[in-house]
Amino acid sequence: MTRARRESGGRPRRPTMVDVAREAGVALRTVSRVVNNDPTVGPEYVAKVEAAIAALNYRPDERARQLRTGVTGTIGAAVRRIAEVNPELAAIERTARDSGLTLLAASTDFDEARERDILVSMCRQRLDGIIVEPFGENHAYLQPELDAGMPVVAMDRPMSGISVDCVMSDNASGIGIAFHHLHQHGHRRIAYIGDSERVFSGRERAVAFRAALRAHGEGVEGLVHPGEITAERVAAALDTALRGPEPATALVTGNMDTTLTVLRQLGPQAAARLALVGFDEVPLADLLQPALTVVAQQTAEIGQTAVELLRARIADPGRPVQTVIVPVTLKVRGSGEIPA
Amino acid sequence: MTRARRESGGRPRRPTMVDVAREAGVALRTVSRVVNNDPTVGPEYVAKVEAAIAALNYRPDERARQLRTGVTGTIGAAVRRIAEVNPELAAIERTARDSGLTLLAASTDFDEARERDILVSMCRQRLDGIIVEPFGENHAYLQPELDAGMPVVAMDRPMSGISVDCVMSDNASGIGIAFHHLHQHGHRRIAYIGDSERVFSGRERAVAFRAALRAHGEGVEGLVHPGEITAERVAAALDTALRGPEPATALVTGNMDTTLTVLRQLGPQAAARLALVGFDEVPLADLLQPALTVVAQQTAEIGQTAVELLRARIADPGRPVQTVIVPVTLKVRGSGEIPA
DNA sequence: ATCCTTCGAGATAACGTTATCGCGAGAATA
DNA sequence: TATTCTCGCGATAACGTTATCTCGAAGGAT
Repeated sequence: MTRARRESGGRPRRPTMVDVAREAGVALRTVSRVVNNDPTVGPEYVAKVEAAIAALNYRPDERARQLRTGVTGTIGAAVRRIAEVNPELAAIERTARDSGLTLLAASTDFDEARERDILVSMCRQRLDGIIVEPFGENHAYLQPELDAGMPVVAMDRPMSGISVDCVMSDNASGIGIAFHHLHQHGHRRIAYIGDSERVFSGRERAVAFRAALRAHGEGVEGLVHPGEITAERVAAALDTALRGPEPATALVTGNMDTTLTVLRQLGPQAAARLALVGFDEVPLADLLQPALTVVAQQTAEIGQTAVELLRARIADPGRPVQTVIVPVTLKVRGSGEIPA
Repeated sequence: MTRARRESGGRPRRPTMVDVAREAGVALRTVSRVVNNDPTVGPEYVAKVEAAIAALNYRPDERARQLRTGVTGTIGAAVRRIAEVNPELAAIERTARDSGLTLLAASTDFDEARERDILVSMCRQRLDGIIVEPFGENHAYLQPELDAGMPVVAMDRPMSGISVDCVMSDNASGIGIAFHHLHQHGHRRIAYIGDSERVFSGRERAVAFRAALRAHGEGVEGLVHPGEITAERVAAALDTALRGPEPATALVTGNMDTTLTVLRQLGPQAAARLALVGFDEVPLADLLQPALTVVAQQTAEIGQTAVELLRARIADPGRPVQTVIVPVTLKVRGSGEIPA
């Protein structure tokens, strides 16, 4: 096996369909037909072409095919972090693969400018569609792309400034379930620490928690702590909630980062005494002591639905915009059943 | 903002450079120059073209550019799992971005056929290069692609059947460090449970562990347990190692999955008594009790090096093939310091 | 005043594929 | 036997961009 000829010191030139056609002694179009399994090609031609393909190690250039046909067979996913535990993304990849679609995933990395870069880049690549876990505040800049027919689906949060399909969890019910679970185990002073209300899900969850408190005739003061997830802020919130005349005996954490930060702040002894229900599944939740009771999002369902919504929009760009709310489930493991 | 005109019920047609040129009253080539910031264009032409671009909401088609220029500005990463904790992949993405490269990541999912599909697909897309965390046994089918100039770098494991650049951890030293650490804490009967010796890293680590035992004048029998990572197999290995006349007082686990399986099998009480050093960092290792002492791979270094090796090969396809061994570090957290 | 250079813009040919059209040969029909 | 139809393959034009070449105008030197 010898290195392919190079032209003027650069990369070696790869054989193209023209080369295969010449080698096989047939027309270019016939090679294309064979490559695409067109049944109207005679067996002897198929044999000749396949022999030439093998002899030259020809591989079709996907870029040229995409340019010509107009479709890429690829969808984009702009999520906060690839390479972190992300069951939605895993489900997206699985569903996309099952649909014969390639997935191009990129991390927005909690950076609004980067999110924009990624989305614009995906539009320039003319992907067949984009799933985005939106982070930025305003996505109106995507309106021209929507007008031009780019299918976009939002995941976990809606997008502001544009109207697109969306799939997300039932945040309000999840908080209600967590609260109710602790209430049933005898807790009356239940606190909440979660993400900033500037973030959509943080807002929804904090609002739902306040509503749950009021619905049970409890006051709100000193119990609801949305904000940035930093060790300092969480420590301060814990301090407010757990000390004082009427200390909370139970805690709901609004997302995974908050849950882990709280556990680290509390330390093992305090964590073993405080009733805790976390929003979001936590890796290794079963290995902690006590094992962690959480409100788990149906992440696989969310990812799969995102792809299905996207495919539906690709198939029919004119269909009405749709929002799918996916229910959440309580995973009882121990930490949420500590009595008051 | 009105929907772009559609042609015969299909997707709306996007404006092209030709449309912009017509709108601006300039030549096609001039639009291309403006889009590519060619400084030789007069300011009044730039203004006209930019106005036309804004008026039509023109976005260049990356596919056509790639076809014409021959480079995609994209590298592929075929790893076992995206959407799981994968610091190497995170480092690859970061390094690629800093180099102005787009990353196309896909999960081989521990499936040899799928790995092949992904790699072949990446070759068909004419990506600028591929980083692969190899899984399959034989990659000779990639030889034609290498001959055609496709740059490939292996990560974590070498590839068999072809000769490509590779970056991986110093497995032997890591096992030696783990063994030595436990030995220093007074342990004499130290067992090993790890991945199958059919897997490259599993083989390297098991071999290194046997060597460590012999170097310290210990016998090997009943102490070294490579194999599939299943609950049953690990339970049996634990049983053999920890019972009997000379039970092991310390354990080295060969990778993250083994570590977690061992912890789940032992349960909290037994885990708190057994000295344990794991190979590979474990998420939430600091929250476990006792916190987990591990031999951590320098994953960021590995991912970054992979991109750098790839870029070097892209720049000079003829350079000699290189293997980079990255040292590992011991993270002392508690589980490995339990005395005999 | 003429020539040569430079500079900026336009015409046109690629890149590697697929889609449209056409055409010749053989089969089917009158 | 002449005519139509079908079938299978080939020539050629796109797809949307960049690269090469050309060319006219302006400016400086002789």
